Amino acid sequence: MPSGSSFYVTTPIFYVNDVPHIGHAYTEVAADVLARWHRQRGDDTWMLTGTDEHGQKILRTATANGVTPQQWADKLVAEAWKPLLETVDLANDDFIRTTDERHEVNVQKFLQRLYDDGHIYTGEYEGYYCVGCEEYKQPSDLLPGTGEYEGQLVCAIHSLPVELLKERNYFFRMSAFGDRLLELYAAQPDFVQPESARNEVVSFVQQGLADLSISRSSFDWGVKVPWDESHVVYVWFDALLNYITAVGYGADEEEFARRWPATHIVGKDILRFHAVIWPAMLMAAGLDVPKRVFGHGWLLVGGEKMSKSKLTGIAPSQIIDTFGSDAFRYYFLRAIAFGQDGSFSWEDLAARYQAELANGFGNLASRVVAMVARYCDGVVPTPGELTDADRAIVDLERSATAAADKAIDSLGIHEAIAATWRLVDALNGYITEQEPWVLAKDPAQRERLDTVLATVVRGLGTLAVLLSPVVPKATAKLWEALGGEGELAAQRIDRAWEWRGGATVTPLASPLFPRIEASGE
RNA sequence: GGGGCGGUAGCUCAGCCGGUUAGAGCAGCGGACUCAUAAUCCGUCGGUCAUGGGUUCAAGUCCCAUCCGCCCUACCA
Repeated sequence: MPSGSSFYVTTPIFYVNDVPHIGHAYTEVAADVLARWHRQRGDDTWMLTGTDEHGQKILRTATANGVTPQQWADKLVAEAWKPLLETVDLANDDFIRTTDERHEVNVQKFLQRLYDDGHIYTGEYEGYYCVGCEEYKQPSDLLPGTGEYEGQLVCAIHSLPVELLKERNYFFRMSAFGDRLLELYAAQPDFVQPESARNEVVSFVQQGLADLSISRSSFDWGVKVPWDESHVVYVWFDALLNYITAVGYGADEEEFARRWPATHIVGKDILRFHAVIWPAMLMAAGLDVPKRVFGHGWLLVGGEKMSKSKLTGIAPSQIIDTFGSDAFRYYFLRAIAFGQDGSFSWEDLAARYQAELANGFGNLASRVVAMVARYCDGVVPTPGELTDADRAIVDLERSATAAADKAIDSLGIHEAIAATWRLVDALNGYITEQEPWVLAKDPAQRERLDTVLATVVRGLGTLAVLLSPVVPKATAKLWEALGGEGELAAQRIDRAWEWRGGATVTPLASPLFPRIEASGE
């Protein structure tokens, strides 16, 4: 991919009522790594995340807590969601809230346009509504209640009673877009990824699409429908629009043209909203559909998926307080094939931290820096003539860089890290084989020693550049120790081996990834 | 009820259109080495490839059935 092209990546916006868990953090971190990588490739990059704050459920919890929904959302954003971004060390460019004026005003513009163009009509809907899900449920999604809900129908997800509602509301003629969506999936096979997700979406659309109810009149916490203020916009319809309202839709056409379309990173549970409803909405409005929609897998804990709805799960801080944000980022992106479900366990996390970060990369940095200090007084030596072993390292710097960069193009984050790690392992092996501590004892081998150390310093700097998107804190420390020229985050990742360092190396004040003695839990 | 995915070494996973003794990482065991975070490097142990049939000269790899886990979707009520 040529540098300078636009790369706009989004995460779903968080439903503020949820409690942040590692599933949210996983999505954020994945998008963040992609964004950091593209920035370092010189692309015109923009990363967006934010919060979804409308809907009946939020209105109810706010009321129950004796505050307005806006106050409730403000509190959750300030106390839970913005801190989450800090915790996982996110470098997002923007944070949108669906209660932002820039969002609300332009949602109305979008809606008015669809209305004017005949994509919206008035209809009546009756069905069982689950407040927890914010949606009408099919009878098959319901179960007979037990215990205190004996005799009532309850939502299969929330185990809470559903309400029989009858509403006159507005409908989006989504059914009209089935064929165009199928054409899109056919013409652009990577529009929905991974393959398994795509197949499900295609078969769903092939069965025919129903129109979508997009307004509610039973409560008023939401964006007002512009031609009928007794209705508010259905939360999902409202929420999806954040991806364009955040980059200037309706307000700044130049910015919008620069950013849109986006790459959407979502959990596979909300794939349909992004791969069916959302492109249909955009088609109706005459806008470009997203560049692609990637549905990542679920985190499995003890073999079961963590559930946002049931509020189970592990808080990111439980992991990060012990292992740090770099380890969190590394672990989830390395251990789990992006797009597949992945098992999380404390044992696996601790094992990988130890084996790969502490003993692999961290220790490599320590031994290299220590040897330059010890054998060369900290002065980075000038290499002499290269042997085959030296050249193998130099070649690997390039081939690993190329492989990693290519993997990122297809959103293979775990592959990119694996490709990079070949260099970590090769450098550790190279040092052991070349035995610089033996060379150092023999003055006649001075040039050879210099060459070996120069080679490993060079390789280590290349690693710092390549791993910077994934483990930004540790690599920044390393970059400083190596006397890297310029900001690490500004180094061209697609030519990582071209980094320039200073004349001397400064010893690391502490290990990049210190051993962690206590077991994870 | 249909459709789909998965079940491969203790653990997490690779194994494209079927083809010699089924691979990796981690863990375990043995050795080497000392620059380094008791680290690194080398070697090694370890699998009836869920089960039962079938196709084939040859099957984790194709077909059928069964069991288990999961996902999508429908319907009866």
